[in-house]
Amino acid sequence: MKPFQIFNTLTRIVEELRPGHPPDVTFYSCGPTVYLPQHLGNMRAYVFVDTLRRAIEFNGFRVRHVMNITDVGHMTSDEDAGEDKIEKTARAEGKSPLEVANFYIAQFKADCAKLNIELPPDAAPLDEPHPPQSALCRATDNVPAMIAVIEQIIAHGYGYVTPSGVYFDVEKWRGPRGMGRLSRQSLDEQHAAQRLEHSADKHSPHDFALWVLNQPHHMMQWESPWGRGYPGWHIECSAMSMKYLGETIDIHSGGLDHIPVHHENEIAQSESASGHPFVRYFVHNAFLTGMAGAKISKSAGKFPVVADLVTAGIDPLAFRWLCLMAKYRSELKFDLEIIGAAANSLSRVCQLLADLSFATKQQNDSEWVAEYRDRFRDALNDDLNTAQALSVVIEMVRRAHGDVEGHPDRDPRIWNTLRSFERVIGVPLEKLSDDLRVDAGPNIVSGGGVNTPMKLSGNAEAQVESSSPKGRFQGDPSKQTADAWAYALALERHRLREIKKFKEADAIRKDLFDGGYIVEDISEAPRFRLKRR
RNA sequence: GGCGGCGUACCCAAGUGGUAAGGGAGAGGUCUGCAAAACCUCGAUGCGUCGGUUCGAAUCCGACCGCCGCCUCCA
Repeated sequence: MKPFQIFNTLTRIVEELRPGHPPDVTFYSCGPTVYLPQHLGNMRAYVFVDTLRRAIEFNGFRVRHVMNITDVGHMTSDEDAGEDKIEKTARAEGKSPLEVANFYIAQFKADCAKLNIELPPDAAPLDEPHPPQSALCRATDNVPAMIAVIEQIIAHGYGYVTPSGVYFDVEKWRGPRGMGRLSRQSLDEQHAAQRLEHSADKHSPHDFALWVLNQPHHMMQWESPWGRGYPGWHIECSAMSMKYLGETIDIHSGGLDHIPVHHENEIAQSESASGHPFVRYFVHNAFLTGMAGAKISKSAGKFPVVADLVTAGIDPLAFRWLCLMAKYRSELKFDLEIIGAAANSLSRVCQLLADLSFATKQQNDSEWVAEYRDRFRDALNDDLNTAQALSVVIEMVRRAHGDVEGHPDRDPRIWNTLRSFERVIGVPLEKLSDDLRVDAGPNIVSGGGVNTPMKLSGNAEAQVESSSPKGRFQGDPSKQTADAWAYALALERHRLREIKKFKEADAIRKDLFDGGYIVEDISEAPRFRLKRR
């Protein structure tokens, strides 16, 4: 059995995950800057983070997950000039920065929920948490921690104070642990000096702000040892990862675009402050790309968001399914046709599951399932190869279903394994398939979406039914009422068909369709299947 | 200019030295009053092009073509 392996940007090879203090894994993810809705490219990153966390947990580790929320300090230009992103939106919308941040945080959480992305709990007001703990933490709640880190950086000789702010001295941060370790690109190779304006206070154009001073029109300001001002963007990640997870963390994630600047700067800040290695494994996800393979980005102006999926009538979970169909390190193309294909794929799998007899969920898994369990884990542990893992899931479901419909040796007992897969891929297949299936009211016999009229109750489907638990009828009462209506009609249609009144039967089928139900006649037996559209 | 990535069937996408996963769409078949669903079968002798290494390459090397990203904010 393979151990969990992941590509480490620091070494550029796929390595076995060996956390510093097993079974704990400390995991810091760069989170959203809350000034606009997160687009689907952003959401792909969070699906990746969530799936990675689930996969690591699947391997028996206990993950301490911290995600930051940037609600101050992220400039529209990284040269510490420009405008604070949150304040820009605040001015545009006539709101306070806090209102803007709160609004988009709520939206971010709602979008994550639609994709079944589990976020860490909101940070508790703790100072130095011990042991490391999971947290969703806001930059503005952690300014004192940032100031403390900046003080350490200065004390160790890597920061200097000027009238316009406190800067990190990249020239001092040289050698094998210096700048360029992640990006493998020396500062000399970069042309920032020629292309960017920079403050005359900086010793080097590559120096970046730790704390910004004397920007009186900036709305968010804090007192500091150097005067009133606000933190630079990169410092929040250094400060919060250290505060919640310790000086050396196991995994740090982010988009590919963060490699050259943001993460490079984080390493410099964190290691110069603490004197210890910052991160064991850096992991970076590739982009979602648009029609011409071009990156979807906020600055491009127009970008799809979760709400657009809903508008298009696509279950947001289909987007998660799509993300899983590719490897996180590969660019993934996105347009309406592609997400539609993913939605079809997901919906077919769920329909197959809806057809599997309900009662089989109660049983132990069949022996043949073991092979799929191994293949699933191996795929997952091979640098999070979700594309292969998903194909294993689909093959298993198909086989179980094929056994039911086509073969005498039917054996659909896969539910325990399926649930363990679900916990990793984060798509609630069982729930989705339950939602599809129509269960008739308690007084009517039905069977796992394959409804069997009462007078045929001598067959195997109905026998299984007598032992089913009552719990399945809990849920939305209005839905149950509608289902009872649909079931009565379907039953009526079934009787009409038996006396060959096909015209009337077809009319009922159309009524049902218009009412949101699909009725299908099953060939092998005088039965029918009723499901929600 | 520097650094990096990609190019696999109609579309999306795994595979990175041993003879092309999976999904979507499509075609044929079985079944069926019809429809739908399901099941079966068929879809790249070939993985941008041209060379090279090798018993053997989509996978390694070289050249070329095309697309994209980063070095400005960005997942």
